[in-house]
Amino acid sequence: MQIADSPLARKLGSFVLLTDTELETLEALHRRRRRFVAGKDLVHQGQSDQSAYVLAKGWACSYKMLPGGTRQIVDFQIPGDFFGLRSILFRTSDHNVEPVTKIEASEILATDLLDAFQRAPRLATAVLWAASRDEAMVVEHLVSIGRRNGEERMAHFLLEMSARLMLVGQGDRTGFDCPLSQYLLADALGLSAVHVNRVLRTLRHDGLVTFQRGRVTFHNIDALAELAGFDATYLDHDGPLLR
Amino acid sequence: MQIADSPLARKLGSFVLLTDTELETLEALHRRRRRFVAGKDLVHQGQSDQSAYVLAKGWACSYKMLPGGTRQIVDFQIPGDFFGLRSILFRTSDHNVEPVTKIEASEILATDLLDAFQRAPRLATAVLWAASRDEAMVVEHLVSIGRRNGEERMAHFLLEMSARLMLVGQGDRTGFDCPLSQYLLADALGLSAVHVNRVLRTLRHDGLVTFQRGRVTFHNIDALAELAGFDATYLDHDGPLLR
DNA sequence: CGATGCTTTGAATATTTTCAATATTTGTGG
DNA sequence: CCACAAATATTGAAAATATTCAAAGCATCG
Repeated sequence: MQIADSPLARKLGSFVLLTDTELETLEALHRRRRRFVAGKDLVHQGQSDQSAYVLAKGWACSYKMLPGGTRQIVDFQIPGDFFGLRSILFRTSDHNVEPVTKIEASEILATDLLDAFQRAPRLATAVLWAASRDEAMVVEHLVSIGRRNGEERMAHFLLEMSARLMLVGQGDRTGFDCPLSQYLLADALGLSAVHVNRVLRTLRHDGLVTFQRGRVTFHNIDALAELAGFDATYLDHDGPLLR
Repeated sequence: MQIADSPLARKLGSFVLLTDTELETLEALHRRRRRFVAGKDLVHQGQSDQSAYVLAKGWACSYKMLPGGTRQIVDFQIPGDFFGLRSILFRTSDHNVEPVTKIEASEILATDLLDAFQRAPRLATAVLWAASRDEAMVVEHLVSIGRRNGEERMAHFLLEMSARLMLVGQGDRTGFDCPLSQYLLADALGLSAVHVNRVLRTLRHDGLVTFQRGRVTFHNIDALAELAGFDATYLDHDGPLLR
C-alpha cells in the first residue's frame, strides 16, 4: 500500500488503513484546485448547491450571522481541514465560510463525495470519524464560551490552535504565526474586540503569552495550560480503528 | 420496501431511502434495550470502551466537566436521538451523558456499528448525515452562548426544543412538557441558576412564555421567535438526498 | 408531615460591553 | 523609499449584563 501525501489522505488514514482503491478515490477528489482572496466569502449561509472544500494553504473561518448584524465564528480552518461539509449533506448551507488569508483549496462537489462513498464505502466511515473530530472541537469551543472567562478562553484557544498547527507541521512549542486580528478573535471567542485587547494585555503582563504583529509567543506554556484547563485528548489520533 | 417504526430508522430514512437489508441491519442494532435511572451517568468522560445509545424514552443530557467543578451541558437528547457516538469512534469518551429523567435506550457496541457499516455501507453515509445534523444544533448552541443575551438564549432554546419535540410527536404550538430544572437550564445556557430564574421572570412578565411546574407554555410564539432570531432551517428534513 | 430539592428574591460584586478618543502598524501608490 | 490612508491595536470611563452569596417561600414525594 502506498502512502498518499495529500493532507486529507493523511488525516483519514489515521483512522482507517486505506487500500489503494480508497487512496485513488481520495486523490480524485483533489481535481478542481481553486484560489480565493482574503475576506470574500466562498460558502454562503442560506444558499443551495454549495460545495465542500479541503484547504491546502492559508486560513479560513466558518461563521454564522445574527439578525443584529453581529456574527459568531464557529471554527477556523488550517491546511488539511475540511469545510462546508454540511452544505453538501443538507443541500443548503447553514453557515458562511470566509478566507482569513488568501487560500488554496480543492473544491468537492456533492456528487463527487457521494460517488466516492459508493466506490469506496469505508471512506464514509472515515469521513464520519473526521467530522466527529471536528464536532469535538466545536464542543470544546462551546464549553469555552459557556464556562470560561476571557483569559481562560483566550488561553484555551491559543493552545488549541498551537496543537492543531503542530499536527500539520506548523509552529512549535515556542509559538506560531497567526494571521488573526483582534476583531476575528472577538467574533470567535464571543467577546468584544476591546475586551480581547485587554485579555491579551493581561496574559502578556502575567508572563504567559504574547500575541503581537502576527506572532503568538508562549512564555509559560504550562501555566497557560493550567489556566485554560487545557486537555488535548480530543485532538489526539490514536492509530487506526478500522483495518 | 417496508416502513420501519423505530425512531432511528425514521430519522435515517429521511436522508437515505433505506432498502430491506438496510432496515434489517438497523433493526438488529436495537437488541440490548436498557433502562437507566435519572441522575446517574451512563457515559463517562475519559473512560474507554463506552457504548453509544439510541434513546427510546425520556430525556438525557451530554456535558463536559471543567477543572473548577462547573460543567457545560452541550446537548439534550429526546426520544429518537443518538448519543455517545464519539465515544465509539474515539475509543475513549470526551464527554459524560446523564439521564435527566429515567430513560430507556438501546445500547450499540462499537463492533455492532462498524459491522453494520460493513454489511450496509450506505448506513455510514446516513449516520454521517445524522451526526452532521446534531453538529448543526451544537453550532447553533455555540452561536447562542457566544452572541445572545440571557433572554434571547432562553427564547432560542425553548423554541428549538419545541421544534425538536414536535418532530417526534410531542408538544404542539401551545407548549410542551419539560423535565428540566433551572440548574440544568443554567448549565446548558452558560448562565447561573439565579440568572435563569430572572430571565424566565422577564419573559413571563413580557407575556412571551411561561415555564412553570414542568410545563413550557408559549403566549406569543412569534414575538419569542423574533426576540431569539430563531430560524429552524437547520432542523428541517428536506426529503432524501440518496436514493 | 417532614425532608429535600427547586424556585424566587435582594443586595453587593464582578465581568464584559459600549462609546469615544488616540496610537500604532500595514499596505499602496507615487 | 516615503507619505498617506486604512486597518488594527490600545486605553479610559460609564453603563449594561451576569454572578455570587444569602435567605426565604413552594412543591413533591416517600
